Amino acid sequence: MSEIDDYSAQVLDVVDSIPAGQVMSYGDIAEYLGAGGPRQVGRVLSRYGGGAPWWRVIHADGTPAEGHETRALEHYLAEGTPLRSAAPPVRVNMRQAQYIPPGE
DNA sequence: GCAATGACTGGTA
DNA sequence: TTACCAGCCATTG
Repeated sequence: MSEIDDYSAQVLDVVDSIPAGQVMSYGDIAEYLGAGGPRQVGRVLSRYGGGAPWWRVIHADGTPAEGHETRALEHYLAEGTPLRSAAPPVRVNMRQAQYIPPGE
């Protein structure tokens, strides 16, 4: 079975700590961890996102992962995430939905 | 070791 | 608002 790196584990831990109805951008997570960059966070989700609420991690623009907009939209509607656009291009209202974890 | 790639970001047009 | 460009950082061939 596959083991994951500490960095990946940290990313998944932060993503898993995001409450329903809120989201974080790739860059925010990378900045919060203080390591790597948004591309590395996205890479972790593409690899291990299957076991974490990846739909709560979106671009700084408020758009979900490309190719998964519909899948993410289903979760947003179910969790009551503040959407700025309920139709494609799907956009989340970052102003309200952006989750800031404790510790800043 | 270098070049290309990727679930990214910010700025400018 | 959308489109294009340059920058950033780790992985992969």
